[in-house]
Amino acid sequence: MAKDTKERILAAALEMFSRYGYAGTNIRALTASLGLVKSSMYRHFESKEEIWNALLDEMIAYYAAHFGSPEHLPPVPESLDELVGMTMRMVEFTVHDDRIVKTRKLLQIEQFRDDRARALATKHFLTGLTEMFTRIFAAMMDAELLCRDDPAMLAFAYTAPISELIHLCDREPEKTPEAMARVEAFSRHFVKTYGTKKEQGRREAR
Amino acid sequence: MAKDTKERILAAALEMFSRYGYAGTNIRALTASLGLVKSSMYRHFESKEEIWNALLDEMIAYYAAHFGSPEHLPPVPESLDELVGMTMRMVEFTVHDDRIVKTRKLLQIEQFRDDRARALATKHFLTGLTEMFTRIFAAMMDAELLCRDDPAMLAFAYTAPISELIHLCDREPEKTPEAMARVEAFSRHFVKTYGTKKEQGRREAR
DNA sequence: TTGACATGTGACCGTTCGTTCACTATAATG
DNA sequence: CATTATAGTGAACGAACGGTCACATGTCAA
Repeated sequence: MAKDTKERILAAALEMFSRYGYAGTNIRALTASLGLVKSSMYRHFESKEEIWNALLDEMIAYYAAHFGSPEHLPPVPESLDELVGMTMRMVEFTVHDDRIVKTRKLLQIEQFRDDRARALATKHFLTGLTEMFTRIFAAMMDAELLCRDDPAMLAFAYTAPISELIHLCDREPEKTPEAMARVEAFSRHFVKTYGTKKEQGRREAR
Repeated sequence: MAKDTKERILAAALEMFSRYGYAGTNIRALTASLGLVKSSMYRHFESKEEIWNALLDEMIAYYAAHFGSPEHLPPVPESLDELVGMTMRMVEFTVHDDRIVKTRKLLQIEQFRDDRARALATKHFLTGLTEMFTRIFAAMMDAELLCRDDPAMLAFAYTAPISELIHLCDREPEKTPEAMARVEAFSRHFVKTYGTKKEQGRREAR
């Protein structure tokens, strides 16, 4: 019927692969969820593996387009409270955006089977956030909001615990409220530890 | 032949499940890796799923026996350097112990499919280490090695980044040396931030 | 109107899956 | 020594898998 069937198949593949894994997904169930029979799929993809490769292409392109380049850097916070607020907004977004949640789950499941998934997983879970906050923290040190320190080390110390809480939300969604509270508590603790004395005083003056 | 075939099957299952996942593993290949044919497996387990359940039982019991109770707490470090050293030894162990590495990989793959795997994953990746270091840090604060602070928050801030680096080792084993160096650098940075002034002085006096 | 192309279908293919079972070999037991 | 339990085998099973193909339908350009 529609010309967007190819995209609908990819969406269904992301849905099923992120639940059952590549090996645990069968094409009959996948196409049935779209109201098609399995043979219809082969009008759009040569094989199950080609779906997988196309999905990975898409995920890699999506990541590059949305988080890959420095131009997508969020504005550098102008206060410690703003850092906390920005962090909360980012985490709220990433744990509620359906596509990104499914992408992370898929990467968790397939990271040991496929080299491209492996590389993308490291970007998603580790280097991506760290590099982003390295730049932000360097700027905040210049602005004397954060104490002078190794910005990459602080970025890692800041983002890794948050990553772990995001994983918790993916794994046990019912714990999301608790996890969000912990993100905020951790973020506030972080700015209390590494914020400059000057900025700390300005905070409490409010 | 041997009476330990059941255990050998479980070991092979851990090996294959942690590589290809439950759905991606087939019994022919599993038993063949032990020099058996598939039907032999059914002398020891009723089904593939029973292997999975037995393996999970074993993993849960193993965790409880080795990390579950307070009696297995490592000795509380008596200096900041000792905290760094103890951390390094623990991480070295956990990223090189074959069984534990495979267990973590398996949990990463299956955490979204099985509720017991889900719960065990949270213990392995988050609460286990955090609770352990909450106790350690509380004791170190009493001993005036660490600044007075919320020990649970510090434990989380300490163990979560280390967890992320352990995951990196699991995912990309060739990066293990780099990851270990980052664990040590992070640990040293942590004690520099949260160690008491008194103890910092004692460190530099050496 | 006709032909070409894209999309979807149902029947079918060969393979692999998990599982069963009659049977054999071995070792322990009485 | 006969017996019984245990561990392993090879052939076979039905079901489910990924994949193919002749065919039906709809769309649109010539």
